[in-house]
Amino acid sequence: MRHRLKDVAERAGVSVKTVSNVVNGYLHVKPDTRARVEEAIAELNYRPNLSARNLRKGRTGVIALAVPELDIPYFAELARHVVAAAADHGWTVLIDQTGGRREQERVAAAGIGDHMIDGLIFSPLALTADDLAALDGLPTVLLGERVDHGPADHVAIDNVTAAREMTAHLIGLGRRRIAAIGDQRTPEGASARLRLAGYAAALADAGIDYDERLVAPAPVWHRADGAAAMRQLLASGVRPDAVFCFNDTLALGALRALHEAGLKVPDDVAVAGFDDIEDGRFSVPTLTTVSPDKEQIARLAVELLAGRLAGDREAPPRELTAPHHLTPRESTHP
Amino acid sequence: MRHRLKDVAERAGVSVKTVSNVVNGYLHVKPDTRARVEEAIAELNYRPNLSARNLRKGRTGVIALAVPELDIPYFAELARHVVAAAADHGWTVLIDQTGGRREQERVAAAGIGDHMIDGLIFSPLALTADDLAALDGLPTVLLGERVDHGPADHVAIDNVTAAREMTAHLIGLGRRRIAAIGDQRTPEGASARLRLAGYAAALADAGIDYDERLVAPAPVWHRADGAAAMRQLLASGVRPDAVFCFNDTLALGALRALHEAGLKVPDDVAVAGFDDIEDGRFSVPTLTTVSPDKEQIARLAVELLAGRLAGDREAPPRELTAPHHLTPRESTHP
DNA sequence: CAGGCTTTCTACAACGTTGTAAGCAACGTT
DNA sequence: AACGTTGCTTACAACGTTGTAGAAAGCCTG
Repeated sequence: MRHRLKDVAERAGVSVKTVSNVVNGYLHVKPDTRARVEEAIAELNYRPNLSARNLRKGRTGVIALAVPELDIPYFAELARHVVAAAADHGWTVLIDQTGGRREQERVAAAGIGDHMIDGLIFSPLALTADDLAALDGLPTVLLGERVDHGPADHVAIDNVTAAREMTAHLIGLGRRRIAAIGDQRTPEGASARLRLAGYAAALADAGIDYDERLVAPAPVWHRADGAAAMRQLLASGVRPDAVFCFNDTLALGALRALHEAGLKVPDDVAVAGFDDIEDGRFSVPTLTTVSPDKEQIARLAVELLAGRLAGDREAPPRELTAPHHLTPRESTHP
Repeated sequence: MRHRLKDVAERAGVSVKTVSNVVNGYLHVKPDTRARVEEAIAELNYRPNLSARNLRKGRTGVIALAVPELDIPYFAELARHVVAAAADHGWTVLIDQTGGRREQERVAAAGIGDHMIDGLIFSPLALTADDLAALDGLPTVLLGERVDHGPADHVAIDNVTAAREMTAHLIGLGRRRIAAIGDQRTPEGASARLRLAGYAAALADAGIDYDERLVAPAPVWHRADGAAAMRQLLASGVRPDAVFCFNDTLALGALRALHEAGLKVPDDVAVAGFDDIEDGRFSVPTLTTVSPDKEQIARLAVELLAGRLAGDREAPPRELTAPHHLTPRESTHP
């Protein structure tokens, strides 16, 4: 029971184009013609066929958001903000879950629904700049650190500064044996590299030696990895009095491992995370963290995309930095 | 630099339709013609325009998933499974976030991208059966409890049984003063009603009186609401020795409030949740919960939709029940 | 060798929409 | 009276694709 412009036109006794004009808010339509058409639209419950409209206009009104995993809270929260920001522009968001796998990300990069989307906001893990080149004209905004001088617009927070501030916060509490969890030496580990650099810089600022035994790798940044890394640190005999985890889920895992080891947080070991996910506000203890302004990240990304779509397709790639701040909570405050 | 069938056809020296046939895997194409066409496709990096294809075929290959909030872990995890199950059918999933607001849900129900999607998997909070009637032919599968005898296919777990089992589990630990958190008397609170019914049934089974003072309402089921409800229960002077929270985020909030009140879990108060979200596996203490088989829910939903799309549009609505089980963890085990 | 089948390919129309150009009144200006 | 302007409406073509119908050529069957 789907109706077309033609059905409405016949019912209202006007041409198809006049109905189209009414639907699109064209000005020069006589009030009583408009009324008749609107009545017919209501009676038939007419709604435009977007595929046809898109075909005609070359625009779909849909943008895609590609993230590694939806059930990683950071991405879920980010997705929420992107959907909200896109709604302000009248766009629908198609959310794609890449799993961080390179193949799947290439599919996303290749344009998902091919011509089905006007633009792409992309938080890649495994993708290279070359893969992105394959986007071939699809306006794209990158989030996160993976491809930081790629061919596309880019939004991120200043990871080095944020990590440096957090480490300095721990030092300010009097801690000196500060561990770091989340090191990654793979090409995908750009965030890890930046955060590690900030950590090292803060140690240097305070004249504390960088001790490699205090730096624990974590191939993925899930809770289980944080717990495993923490256990390993404890087992190795190095006795940290603080841990800076490169994201909140790692930190929540570390909290869990410390609890199992009978250590008190923050008395024995202070713990800090990164991302400010909802969970950290209700954990026991609540989690000190770096709070990226996710709403701002989403808004900037959508606006960059809007700019591209509005015309300046050929402008050079822009790099925007979103604000962040430190959120001290119980895990570092007695 | 987007090319069309016509461009490929010219390059390969064949008709547009022959290229279409190659693209669609039509059988009767001479091998060397096919090769020439494929070469041209590769050279031009041709990809079909889905809007045009959809217009022609009346199908889009996109289904929508509408959930209240993406950053509620249960929905994020569910979304992940739906995306995976849909991928097996070659579908892309458009994820829509309704915010649980009736207006927004109506928009979702009205077909989101209007003609842009082939079907809808919908987890409504605020919607009535009448609103759903407005779907007007769009194949739809409902998740959750809101409209349990509506006009559409429906997948859910047996909430009453699950809640009864969990309450029985608490009784089996020797607890007698078992509180419930998450009561809702609003029309949206169908899940709450079912879970409360299961709770009451288990108490009756064990010959324990139902005490209204032990039942705490929670208008929304976020962590903050769970914490608030728990604080209020404690302040009211009723001294529960166990709490059954109607979902995991409520339970995590309750854990937090108990911690603040200096009560030990599970020694002083046992805590149980519902949903088995990832967070509950790493909380301190880990959270006993009802585990709905989310993967199965997603798979059943997608398959119901597939059935409708394959033809039997007029079949009566089906009600499927997905399995669940109890997952005991530290919050009820010493 | 006529008739029919198969293989390979093509022309055309149609899906539902909107931009363009143009038509037709009614009005005001010279 | 002739002309331009403005307001409203319409016919037509086009967006890129695929289904239908059918043409052309080759092959088999009797």
